Amino acid sequence: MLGARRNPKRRATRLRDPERTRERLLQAASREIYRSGFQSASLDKILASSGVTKGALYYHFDSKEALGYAVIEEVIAPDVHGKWVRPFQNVKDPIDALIGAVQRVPVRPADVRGGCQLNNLAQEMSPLDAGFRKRLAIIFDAWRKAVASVLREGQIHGSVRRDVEPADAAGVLIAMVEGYGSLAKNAQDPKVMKAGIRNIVDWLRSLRPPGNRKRV
Amino acid sequence: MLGARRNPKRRATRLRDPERTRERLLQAASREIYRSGFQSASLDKILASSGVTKGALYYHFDSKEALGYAVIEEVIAPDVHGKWVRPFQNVKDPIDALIGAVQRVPVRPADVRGGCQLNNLAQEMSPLDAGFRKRLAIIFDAWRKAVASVLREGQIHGSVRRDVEPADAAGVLIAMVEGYGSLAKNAQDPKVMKAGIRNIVDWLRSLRPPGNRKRV
DNA sequence: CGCCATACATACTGGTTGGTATGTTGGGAG
DNA sequence: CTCCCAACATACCAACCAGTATGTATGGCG
Repeated sequence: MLGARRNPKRRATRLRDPERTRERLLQAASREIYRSGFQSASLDKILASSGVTKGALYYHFDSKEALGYAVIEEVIAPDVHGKWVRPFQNVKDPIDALIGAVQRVPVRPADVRGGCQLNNLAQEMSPLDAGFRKRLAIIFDAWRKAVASVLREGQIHGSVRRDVEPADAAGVLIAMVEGYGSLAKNAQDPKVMKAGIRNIVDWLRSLRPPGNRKRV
Repeated sequence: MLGARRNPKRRATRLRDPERTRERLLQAASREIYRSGFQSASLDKILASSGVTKGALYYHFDSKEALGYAVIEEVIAPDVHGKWVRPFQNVKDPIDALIGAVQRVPVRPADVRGGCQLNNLAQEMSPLDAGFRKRLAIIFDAWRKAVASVLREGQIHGSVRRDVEPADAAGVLIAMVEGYGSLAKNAQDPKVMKAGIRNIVDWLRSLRPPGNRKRV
């Protein structure tokens, strides 16, 4: 709550901008955590990379843990929301929307090599820290619910097979996205991710009703 | 190569058994790495947990890295081989064999919470250390090849659909196993893994030729 | 019996870690 | 103009880290 400062008539301040300092810290922490994991991301490196001093960090955050929590809530959660929840609000063809989202998964070498921010942190911290686990689980839940919900809508409008269980299918989709992400990350090869995306898209197409298969 | 000692006529020695010391180190290292990841697994904890001293450790291994490599080659690789390669040699029904392997994925709370040793290490270390990456990639490759090979055999004998691309299907299987493992690990809930196994099994059944569907 | 390499055990080091204690500064309220 | 507190900056700390230097016991061989 320290950083949430009331600011009625704020003008462009250069120096001494606490919100900007906080944001720089979050971004630098996110980068370092992405690179080496939370436990191995040293505060000194985060500070060097952000150009912020230790005093400023501990003014804005109580601990390294608190900084990690903030990265989840203020960096990772909005990112996942923008990619896997917002795109499914008010769509005409759910399967097309899902295929679009899958095909928008980044396949640049740097992205493939680094893996998925959400999955990275979940794998590392879920068994070690309940605070991390709960915050990450909220994101996974929102993802799964958004996919299941758009599939259900598709079933109502006839563009998704009725024998598909939306919750199960959403689980399969997420498991495949994260699973292929893992394989591609280990192989350090964008081709693996591209092949995975093709397979996921094929599977998504199989969710359409038999008579309703669109042109491939 | 230090630990590979010629031992023509070895009798049961109690103390001073270098092979046993080495094995205790590998097991303790494997446990600690499983718990907190390689980077955060401290040598002091490994030593305390194994009852071995630092001198003994550095007699058997050149560095922490070398110890990690040995864990991959001598603990993880044989484990994966026993679960995902050996069971597919000389099988009658490939799909049954694959279903069996999937259903044998451990779902006890401790296993689900800890995740998959192979995937854990791959996620953490592949982008950071080529030595880890290569050794882990060898294991993933063997896994994929074993699955693809058994599927190809099934196609020859008519128990697997001809339109299935074995290499692709093997990738899908592994991605789903690892993906669901990740989701279950984050949820810290065996139910998630059990549901995943059911979905994977359903998908495996769909690989049978249409007329050849066994009794469910 | 004596020797000596193997297989350890113990004590220590320089560097890094997250965290703290204390000093400083800028800008808005009065 | 002045005071005060938010927003930092700097210096420091104990704990821990991987790794090393050096000492020592054992058991097989001659």
